[in-house]
Amino acid sequence: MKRPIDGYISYALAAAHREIHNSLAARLKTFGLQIEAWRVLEILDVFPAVTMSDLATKVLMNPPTLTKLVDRMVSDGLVHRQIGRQDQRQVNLVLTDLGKKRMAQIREEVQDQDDAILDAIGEDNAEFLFDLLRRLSPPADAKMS
Amino acid sequence: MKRPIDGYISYALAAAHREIHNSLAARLKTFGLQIEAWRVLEILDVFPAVTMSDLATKVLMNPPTLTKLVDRMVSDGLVHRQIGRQDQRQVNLVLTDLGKKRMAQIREEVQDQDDAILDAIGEDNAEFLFDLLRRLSPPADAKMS
DNA sequence: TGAATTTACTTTCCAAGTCAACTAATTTTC
DNA sequence: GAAAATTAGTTGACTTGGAAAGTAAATTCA
Repeated sequence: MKRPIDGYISYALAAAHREIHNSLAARLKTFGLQIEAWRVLEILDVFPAVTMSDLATKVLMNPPTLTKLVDRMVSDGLVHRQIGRQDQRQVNLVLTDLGKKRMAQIREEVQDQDDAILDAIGEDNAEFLFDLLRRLSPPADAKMS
Repeated sequence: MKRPIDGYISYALAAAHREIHNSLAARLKTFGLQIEAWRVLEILDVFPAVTMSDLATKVLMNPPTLTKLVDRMVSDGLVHRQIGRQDQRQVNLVLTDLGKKRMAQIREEVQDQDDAILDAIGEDNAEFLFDLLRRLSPPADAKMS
């Protein structure tokens, strides 16, 4: 039978995501950086030796899309490529000074937005929301954070 | 200070969205239809006289993107355009028989996936999740459903 | 060890999305 | 009531994304 479209979890999730994504993208636009590029910087800060494929998973992108984003980030001087020492097929990215600087600036913005959301829904609810969202995300081993 | 990236609501939301979106897209691929096209069909069924701009809002797309999607849907024979009677700038879309048929088929798929999610997280939790997601979506009047 | 396979990443080609400008119909304002 | 402003939708130039094929290094295995 028929349901109103906003009664689907997939729709509600898409709507919320769109809202948050757009508002964050607008903030980062000032810095001329897209959200995914920020994620790359952030992940590199924590996992300096990550490979392209792992990075793709972590930043929620497909590998070819990531390759192209990295191309742009290289020409913007945010990172550079370094061929893997033990396995020459692998590529490791290295943050430049500019990359580190941008990351720090932008982290502020992202945290601001996140804090805003957090207190729009309340700390306790946020915990619960995280828990539910995690259950919807890759059932994988996700050895992150 | 630094947080793990999966500690951001915006990231958790993006991850969950990506997962759900990809799995639904894969289901609909069998029918050669993208998720947004399904939303269009679904909305038209409930609001037959909706304008392009209203439709764009409801299906979570920007107007130019919607125009192009509708172009494709017209050439696929799912809908056709009809100029507004009272306001000739407006466009109303009309479902074709094929469009109605596809909608019914696909509705099944979408509901299957939604039901799967629903019992993965539990009915009660789902209610709560809806509530939280709605708080993140457009603060607007949203006179839908 | 060397041919066959697998793996890591990139390229290519094409589809889809975006921003800003455009056309045409309606409203407003004077 | 006609010029100016607003609104609805589309178009065009450009950017980004995606599936599948391509390249080259590493691994398997016979």
